[in-house]
Amino acid sequence: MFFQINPSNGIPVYEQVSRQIMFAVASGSILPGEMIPSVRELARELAINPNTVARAFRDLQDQNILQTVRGTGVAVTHGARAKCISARTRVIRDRLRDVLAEARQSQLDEAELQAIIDAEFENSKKRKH
Amino acid sequence: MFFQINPSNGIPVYEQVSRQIMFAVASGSILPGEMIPSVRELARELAINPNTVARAFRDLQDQNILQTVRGTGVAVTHGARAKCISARTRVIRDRLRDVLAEARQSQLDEAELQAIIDAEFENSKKRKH
DNA sequence: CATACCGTACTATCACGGTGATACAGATGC
DNA sequence: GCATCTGTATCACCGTGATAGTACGGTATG
Repeated sequence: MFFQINPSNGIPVYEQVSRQIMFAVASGSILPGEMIPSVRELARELAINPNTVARAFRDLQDQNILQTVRGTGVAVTHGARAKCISARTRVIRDRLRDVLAEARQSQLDEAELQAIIDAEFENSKKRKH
Repeated sequence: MFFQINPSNGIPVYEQVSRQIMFAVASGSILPGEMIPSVRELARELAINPNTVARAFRDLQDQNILQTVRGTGVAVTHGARAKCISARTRVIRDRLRDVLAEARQSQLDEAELQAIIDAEFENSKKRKH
């Protein structure tokens, strides 16, 4: 797997894991029906605890995004793609909404906020790889 | 005081309090030299624990934004305004940067991201009061 | 059958944010 | 002087996120 965890992010690690798996499904990096790394392997790769990974898997299983077969491994369900795409948009939009709400509430000047948004958006484009 | 607390925000309550005081100073809602509500009063207003407010005050005191006098109350220092203005910009920009980084990392389509940003920015304008 | 891997389920432990309660020292106003 | 406000400090407690270790049942492969 190809993503990284930020332990001091405010966002719980198990949630970062489940999110990034969702994102990978949404973008097509993981295809429905495909198997994903085991709890223990993913925990080793991300240098986090297997329990934390297991919890992320359990959450995704509850959302019918992952399907686990005891003794075999974990696979992405066939209905997962659409769910992950809409969930991805929702997550991004919600987080963006929070930031903008805080910006509004801070009485930051309208034009200045617009300038920050534009600058950071351009910046993030450059950092895209 | 005029701000509200979101207990289930991921952001610690004591940090929300200190932030919003900073924002109020930055925007001129509280002027340097002015007294702010006491620990107990603010705790009562926000329906949170006095210890939590005290911690926010202590943090701001460590940054030389607040000046406390035992037995009297808490006042905004005279150098606070500039500090708060730059801190506000930094906070907003950092949070925005986090969201954009996550959006990039999710492989969300460039145009779609742009559309979400525009839509939410317009939305937040309307919700401004 | 034996081994190795898989997911799952516990129990214990720790750090941190938050609450609740209490106590103390300094300042103010009557 | 005394009551009452102020900030400060300390204690115990709880919930949650995370770690660590162990154990159990199912599956695949030899």
